[in-house]
Amino acid sequence: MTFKLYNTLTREKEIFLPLHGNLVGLYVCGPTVYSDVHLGNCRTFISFDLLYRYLLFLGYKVRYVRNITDAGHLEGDRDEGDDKFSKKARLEQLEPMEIVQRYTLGFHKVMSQFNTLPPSIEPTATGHILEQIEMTKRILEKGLAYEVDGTVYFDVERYAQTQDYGTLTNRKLEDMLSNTRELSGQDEKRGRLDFALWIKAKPEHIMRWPSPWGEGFPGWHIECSAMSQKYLGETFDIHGGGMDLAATHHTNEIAQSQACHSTAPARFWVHTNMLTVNGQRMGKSLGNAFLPHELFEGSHPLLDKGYSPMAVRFFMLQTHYRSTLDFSNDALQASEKGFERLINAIRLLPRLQPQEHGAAEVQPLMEACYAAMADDLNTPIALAQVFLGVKLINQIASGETTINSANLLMLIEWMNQTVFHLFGLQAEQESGSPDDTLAEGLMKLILELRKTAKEQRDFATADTIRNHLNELGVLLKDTKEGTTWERSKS
RNA sequence: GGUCUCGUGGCCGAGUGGCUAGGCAGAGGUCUGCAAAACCUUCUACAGCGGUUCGAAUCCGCUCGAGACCUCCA
Repeated sequence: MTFKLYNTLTREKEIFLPLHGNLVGLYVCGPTVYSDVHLGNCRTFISFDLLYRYLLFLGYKVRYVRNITDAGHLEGDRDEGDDKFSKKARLEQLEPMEIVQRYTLGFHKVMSQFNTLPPSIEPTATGHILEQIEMTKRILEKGLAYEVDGTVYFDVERYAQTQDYGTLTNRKLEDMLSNTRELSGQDEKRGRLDFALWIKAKPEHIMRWPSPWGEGFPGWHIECSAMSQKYLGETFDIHGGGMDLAATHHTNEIAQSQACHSTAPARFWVHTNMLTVNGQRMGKSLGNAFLPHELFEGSHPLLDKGYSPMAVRFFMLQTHYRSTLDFSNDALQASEKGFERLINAIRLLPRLQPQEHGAAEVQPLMEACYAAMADDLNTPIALAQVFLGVKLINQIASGETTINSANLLMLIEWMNQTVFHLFGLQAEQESGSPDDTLAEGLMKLILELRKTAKEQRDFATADTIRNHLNELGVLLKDTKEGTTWERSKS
């Protein structure tokens, strides 16, 4: 199956083939850990988790690198302000590295709640200062950067004399120049578009490292260039990140790598779209940024109730990664129910009985599902096929259609592969705790007693049992084949 | 102003030059002692106006509207 992936560079879906045999190098710009990740951030990482899982599914050996930005990310473009960590550290009266540690742990917790696979390597910017200095030196040697009083700038206009600068987002240099904010009087940059590779630390600045240009800290863009090159090589397969990074961060990364190695850093550039709330982009500055735990608990003013991480992950899968996804209670509730229906059907799978001349055909559904995934990770269509599978499972379970053993095996395999491995969903409240054997036994006994009551048409007793169990969070379902039970959602 | 998306049924959200997307909600039915669940049926849309075409919601043009990026942001 050929996998087609949308490449921002060419603005087309292209057939994806690794540069080196069976190996795939994937780099994704990670979070800047100076505050809690919000849900918009999570969407990006969940989208790339899907890509990672899909590449693994295709049988590739993937090195997935996702960095932690823990230094040097400036508040504005002035190159004179604080980095975000120092500012936050002062506000919270902590060491900058305490800030980094706190929010890195928080990030990991949220990622695991969303059941994303950990990356192969998670490098930190502060752990790669040497590499960034080396890269800055090389760019200086090539004459594409200059130093002013301890700060090193990338010379965009000089670079643009021989290379395209704005190609990633299809912008022309002249337009960019005419649209950039005016240089302020004290600015030491030569060109309006120039950006810092290395920034001189002011005396009160806490995070600082020695360099050939004096004590300072790295610019934001050079971090990703240095780390991706170190672990994936000068040119690798896929570079990803949120769409908002394309115009500036990724454009500058490309320029740095071209300047340094005369090669493009990545063959595919993949960008995920934004999460919106009431049609507006979710962002910290806009005050509409949900924190994941607020969503899970339902403690945000815009939310009617809480939603489980898996319901949210399911919700995100219903939209393509390159479309904006708008958040609303209605949409979330619909997803929650849909997800529940999916999981309930999957729980029925082990109980299905094959028939010799079964009618159901699984192959067409499965093929359509995988074809959708191969078409730029079209999860909405893949999910639609899965729901046709759900319908099939329910029909078999209720005796309205039949399935032979070969198709049943295929159905089970397909569902498990797609729902759990590819989509990364998981049934909540998995059984397996020590209590469960006891619970199973007790429930069996209770259901036997209730069955007897029902047979004797003692419905009062049967209903009492059902109601009491319901209060305890156990939901009974009377079907033709007998009564089943499950833990109800809180 | 520049670059670029998008406007789909009650809601969310794919797709596409002619063939039921899917989920949620609603309505009717089947099943059931009742309930729940499940199943079946149903409601059938593509912003507006022109054009191309045998045929367009899908291509082209215009109009209206929404959003993103161009400045830190996933």
